[in-house]
Amino acid sequence: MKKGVETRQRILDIAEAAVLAKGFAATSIDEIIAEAGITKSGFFYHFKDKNQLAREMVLRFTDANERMFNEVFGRGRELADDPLQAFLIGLKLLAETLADVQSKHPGCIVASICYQERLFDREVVEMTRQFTVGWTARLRGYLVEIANVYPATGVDLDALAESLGCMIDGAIILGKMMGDPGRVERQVLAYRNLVKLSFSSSVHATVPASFLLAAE
Amino acid sequence: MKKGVETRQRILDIAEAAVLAKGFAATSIDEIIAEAGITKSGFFYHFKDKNQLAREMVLRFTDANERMFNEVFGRGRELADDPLQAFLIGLKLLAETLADVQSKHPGCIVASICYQERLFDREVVEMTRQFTVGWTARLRGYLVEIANVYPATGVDLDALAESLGCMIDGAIILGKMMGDPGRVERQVLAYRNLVKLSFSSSVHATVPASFLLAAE
DNA sequence: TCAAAAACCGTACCAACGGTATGGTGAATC
DNA sequence: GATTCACCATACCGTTGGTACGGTTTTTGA
Repeated sequence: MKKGVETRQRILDIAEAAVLAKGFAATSIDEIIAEAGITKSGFFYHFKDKNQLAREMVLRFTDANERMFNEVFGRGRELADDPLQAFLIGLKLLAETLADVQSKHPGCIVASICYQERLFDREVVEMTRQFTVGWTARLRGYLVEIANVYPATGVDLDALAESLGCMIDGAIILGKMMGDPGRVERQVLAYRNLVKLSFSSSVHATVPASFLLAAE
Repeated sequence: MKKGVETRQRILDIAEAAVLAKGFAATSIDEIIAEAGITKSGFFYHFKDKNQLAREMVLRFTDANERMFNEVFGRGRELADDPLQAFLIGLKLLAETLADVQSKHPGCIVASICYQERLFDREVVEMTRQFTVGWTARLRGYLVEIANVYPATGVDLDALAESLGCMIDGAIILGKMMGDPGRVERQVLAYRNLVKLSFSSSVHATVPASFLLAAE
């Protein structure tokens, strides 16, 4: 009952690396079992089909990410009482952590699935959606907390909450395309700057609305 | 020599819609030819393989986008002399245009390819890369122009140039996942706000002459 | 220790898909 | 009026995801 878990884990390791490197469709089962040193029967003993493989890969990925977010933003909370400072620290740590992770296995399982929806069943897609919903809700929570201390007028908190995820996913794509995973870190820091600017109301006050809204 | 072009066009239309909806791998040739009302032989008469189909789809997509960018940012230039205002107008128009396009066929061919690299040959991947390089260079050009008028200290122009593309691609993913293409417009507007904030924070430090005149 | 369950292996097979090959045919074009 | 264009029909090939089923070894709980 223990060796089975280990083999399962090994299959998932190999599959994840392959999927991030070349997509789900281009990752054949034959290739996975060859690297894992098992047979096709062995594979299908653990996973009834490719969809279940996807399901467990998503679960693994989302769990790992959830832990990571708890880590960095929890650490931010530990190091600063002020919600804005805590969040900014969390973002800095997130940037560093992502830079490290992306340099090893560039890619996002969740994003890679969304562009190949029809390859997966409803359950897999729903899992990626739930993860995304949870992530944006978390971000929004942080921002609302900050907004209570630093009232920011004219800032769309929902859009701002979604921006980080967008910038990360976009940066991953950019990084993959350019062969430079470092873009992810830069974009997270760019987001950090956006948050700083959004909640520094003193700047808002010094600039007359007529000037900034001239282009509206 | 005319009917051939028309059929070719029809195949590309069908393929593009299918690829954006369910990914390149999940789009079978059988399915395309069924919808186009031709046979397999007919398909391979026009495209020697699936890679050439991809190549022409990318070309179509990038051309259309290039035209769109010229349109919106050109219009911005027409409506305002100030580079910042011109850019902000361009972004507003871009947001509207993208909202319209995405509501019809949500997705980005270039991004969809990057997560399935191995399905395509070098040429296709290189085309998407060149498009991305051109796009960020264009953005950077606009920002440098703006920075000449509104010196912004502590702003990473390269990162800021890349942010828009990241936010759009990320928002497309988010939109696809949530079934709401409207996210793209919101993120472009969020970027617009980021640009505004980035170049207004310098106003109190280094006040440009144009600002003093406008304030009077 | 021993039977049962878990963790596989081997082989054979199927349908779908991308792609090739070959030999046509009606229509447009030069 | 010959040639090229724009296809159609049929047959075939290799790969891949997946099924079926029976056999074997390894682990484990009683």
